[in-house]
Amino acid sequence: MAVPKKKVTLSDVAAVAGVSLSTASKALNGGGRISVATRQRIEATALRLDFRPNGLAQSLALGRSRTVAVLTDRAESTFSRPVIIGAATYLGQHEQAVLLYDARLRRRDDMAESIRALNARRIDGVLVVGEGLHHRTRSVTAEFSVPVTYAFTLSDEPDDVSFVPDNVAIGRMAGEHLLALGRRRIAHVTAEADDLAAQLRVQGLREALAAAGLTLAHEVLHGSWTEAWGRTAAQRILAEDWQVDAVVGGNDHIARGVENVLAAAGVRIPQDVALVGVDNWEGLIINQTERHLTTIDVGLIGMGEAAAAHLLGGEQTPGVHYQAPTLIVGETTG
Amino acid sequence: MAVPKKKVTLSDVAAVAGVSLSTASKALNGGGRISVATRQRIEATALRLDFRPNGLAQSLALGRSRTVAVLTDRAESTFSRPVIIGAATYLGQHEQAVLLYDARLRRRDDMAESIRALNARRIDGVLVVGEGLHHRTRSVTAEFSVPVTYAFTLSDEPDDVSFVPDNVAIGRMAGEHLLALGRRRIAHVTAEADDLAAQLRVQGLREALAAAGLTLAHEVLHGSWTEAWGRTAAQRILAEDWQVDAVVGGNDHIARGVENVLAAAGVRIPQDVALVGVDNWEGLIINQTERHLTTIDVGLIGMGEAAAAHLLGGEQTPGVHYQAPTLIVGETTG
DNA sequence: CTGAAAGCGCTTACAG
DNA sequence: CTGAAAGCGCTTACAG
Repeated sequence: MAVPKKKVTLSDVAAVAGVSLSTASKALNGGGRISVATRQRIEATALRLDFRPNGLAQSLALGRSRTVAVLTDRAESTFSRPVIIGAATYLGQHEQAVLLYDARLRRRDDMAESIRALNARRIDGVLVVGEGLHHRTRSVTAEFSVPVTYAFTLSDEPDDVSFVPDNVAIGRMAGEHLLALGRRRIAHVTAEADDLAAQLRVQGLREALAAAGLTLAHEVLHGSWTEAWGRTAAQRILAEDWQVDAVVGGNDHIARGVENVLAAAGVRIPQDVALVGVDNWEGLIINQTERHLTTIDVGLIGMGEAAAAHLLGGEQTPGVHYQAPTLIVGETTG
Repeated sequence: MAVPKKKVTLSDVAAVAGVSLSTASKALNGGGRISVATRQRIEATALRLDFRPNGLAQSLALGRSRTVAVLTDRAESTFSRPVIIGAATYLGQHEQAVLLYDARLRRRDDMAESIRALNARRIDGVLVVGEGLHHRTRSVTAEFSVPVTYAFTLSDEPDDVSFVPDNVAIGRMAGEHLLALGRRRIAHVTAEADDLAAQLRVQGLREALAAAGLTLAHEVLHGSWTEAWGRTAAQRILAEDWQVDAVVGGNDHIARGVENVLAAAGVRIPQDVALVGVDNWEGLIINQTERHLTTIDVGLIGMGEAAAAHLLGGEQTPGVHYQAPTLIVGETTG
């Protein structure tokens, strides 16, 4: 039952404890010099009266709203979502609300208006969440007097702070995992040759192989991020008889497509060919105990958390922060 | 460049316009009786000085924080995510921030503390986001003096407001789509018999068939929400030669499993057997122009939006609100 | 129609 | 160590 008891204010606490408002405030906030006895008396009184400071009054007095703005191009997109959720979860744990402005980054006018609205709200920080590394986001850092952090995108201003996936580490991780399993003839099927994420993953994979004195079993198969391309590529691998003992898919869709075709052709997975994907979309979809594909989780949720943590952390460390990926072993590398 | 110009206050506007603070306030908020001339002069002045009211001061004076609390069990779970994002997007469009309290619903103590914290912040409303219909959420409505809405879960208090998927409509939609394509021998593969969502989808499917004077081609195959179960079920359909011309999968995973086995056995999809799933996880994963599986989108994002809209709407309509699903036609019913 | 005043509850120099 | 006062900027009865 919602007992409609009158809100207890700091003045009430002060009156009951027999001190002034300012003394009560100091006692509860730990500022200034106060005798131990007085402090304890006030604290006990506050506790007894079930006092909670009015957050809005504190906000006004301190000029901090305990709200962070999250600016996105398209909040509903698959890859932004975990980033936003990660950030919002972390912020909520720290009593910070999120004001989500979606799709206002695009039009200049909307953005100018948004900036004014956010400043009027006295937001404590700004998190710009992008959708990958295809293009740089125009920096809005200078428009705010509070810290601005970029997640899952890079701004066009080098001194800005951004958090992005570590695509090189992803490629390296896939390679090292397969090498550790004894695989030596590794193929790679991935997206367009001009896709930056794809390029960096290729680079990481090559590094891992090079460290073992190896190279890829064949030149990289560039196509698109789709399952259909995975199937097409697998047909070519079979037709040209590359004799591979492992395939790294640039993402899970590709890996799935590769698997379907190989399996249909009688190739045993993982005995004959081991398979690794990227994205952890099985985990993205549903938390199955049944895990099939070995994959590498890019760490989008963790990236959102890290960006939020940095934003709240105070001192801004300029530059790019790379999110460490996680290997998730499934049946396809057994 | 962040021009550090002094913030313009309402007092400044009043002074420049040559009126009192209260008159200026009334003019800009449209309250009370004011001469047209005065109002226009004040509005012009506000515009000229680029005045924006301090949101925190407004909040304190009005007792509204423009913040909604979102309470979840596990914000990072696949199905809560779109609901939360939908809600946050809608709320952001209406200048409402979201304070996400994750996983505090479970322990009584945490919850009590959270309620006190939220009341102290003078939140404007509460959105409880669940993870489906397996179990009812303990009602927290009475703990707050602001409106409380439940999304993707039902509370244990009948007069509460909740928004849930329309599983019956989902089943019906699948059936009607297949009937419209001329299919007559339809099988259904779904999760455990005691799964509520599965039951309701079965019911809807049966209703659609009954309306056409038909019944299912075979008793429902109950198993689990997994691809593996879809494969197993499909093997049985083949082994027992059910002669179906369509299969409805309880979700997309099941449908995929069914498809793999049927296709491997030489069944042409959709010519021989049409296939429908539920969840739209291809869309969930990545926005492919390439769409393969025909599926039914449960509408989680829309449900989050609707719940948020209702929460802001003022008058609360008690009871259960059902979210309409959307049919997304792909190649498997091509 | 307009304005002086109180109120929303806190925090924080500044005196004492 | 403690308190009176100003300040954070608004809104809103209430007089005039």
